[in-house]
Amino acid sequence: MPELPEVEVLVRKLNPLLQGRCVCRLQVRRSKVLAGTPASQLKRKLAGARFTGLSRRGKYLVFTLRARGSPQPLKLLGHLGMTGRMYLLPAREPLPRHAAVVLDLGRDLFVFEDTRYFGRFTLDLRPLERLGPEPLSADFRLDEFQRALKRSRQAIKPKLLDQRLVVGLGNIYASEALFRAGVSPTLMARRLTAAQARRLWLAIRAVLRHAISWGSTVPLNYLGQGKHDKLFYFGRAPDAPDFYTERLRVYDRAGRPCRNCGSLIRRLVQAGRSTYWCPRCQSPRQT
DNA sequence: CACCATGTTCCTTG
DNA sequence: CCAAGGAACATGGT
Repeated sequence: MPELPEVEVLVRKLNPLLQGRCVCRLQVRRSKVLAGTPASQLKRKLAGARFTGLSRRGKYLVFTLRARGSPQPLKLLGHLGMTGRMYLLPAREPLPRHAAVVLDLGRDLFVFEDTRYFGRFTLDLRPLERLGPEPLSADFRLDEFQRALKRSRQAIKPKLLDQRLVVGLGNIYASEALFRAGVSPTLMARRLTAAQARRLWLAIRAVLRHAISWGSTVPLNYLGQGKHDKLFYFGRAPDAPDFYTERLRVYDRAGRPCRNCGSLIRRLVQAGRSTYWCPRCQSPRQT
C-alpha cells in the first residue's frame, strides 16, 4: 500500500506502537528484502536494540534504534515496494504466508510482509541520497520545480514518477495531481507554461495532503482478518460505503464519466505504466 | 492462457 | 556522462 500518503499514515500509526520497544530476536524469512545486508549482521546489530523513532522520507520508512550499550543510533531503511505492509501481530497469531522479516518484541511481533518481495528492510541507507525534495515541506520550491521541468523532454506524467524531481508520487497520485491541475499527462515537461507548473505544484501538495488526512481518519486495523488491505486504493468492494469510492478522481476510472465534466475517462500507457486522464479537463491544448 | 497491478534498479539505446 | 524507455524482480487477481 505504498505512495507517500500511505507511508505517512503508517508511520504515524506505527511510531507510538514501536516507541521504546525492544527487539528480542529477529527472523529473516526472505533475505532478498535485506538488499545486500547480511542477515547475520542485521541480527547482531538489532538484537537487544530499542526503537527510539520512526520517520518517513519519500516512500521510505526510517527506523531509529539504540543498540544495547552503544550511544550512537542505529538506522534502518524500510520500503513497502508494491505490496508490502508492516504491523504488529500478537505473538500467538500465525505468520502470514509472505512474512519477509519478523521482529520479536515480546508480547507481539513486528511483521514486514510483502507478497511480491519488492520491498526493503535494510541497513543500506544509500537510496536516501538520491531523493528530491519533500513535497509537503518548504524544500519543495516552485521556482526549482519549474526550472527542473524546463530541463526535461519527457512527458510530464512519467516525469512526476522521478523521485529526484520530487518524492512521494507514484502511479496513482501522479494521475490524480495532473487531473487536479488540468494538465495533460502527455505534455512534454518543458512545455508546461508557468501557470500550469504552478497549478501542478499546488495540485501535488493538495492531493497528497488530502490523501493523508483521509487515511488518518480511517482505523488502520491490521490485526484480525486482514480485510483492510484495500484501504487506500481499491474502493470498489461491493459493501464499501460511497466515500470509499470518492477518494480518487481519475485513477482506474477508464470508460467512466469524469466527475467534473462527464466526458469518459481514458487510459493510456506511458513508460510501461497506465495513466488515466480526462480528455476535456486535461486537453493538451489548454493552458 | 492473457493481461494487469501502489516501485525501484539495472541495462540498453540514442 | 545524460536522458528515456524497457525489462526484470515475484506473486496474485481477474
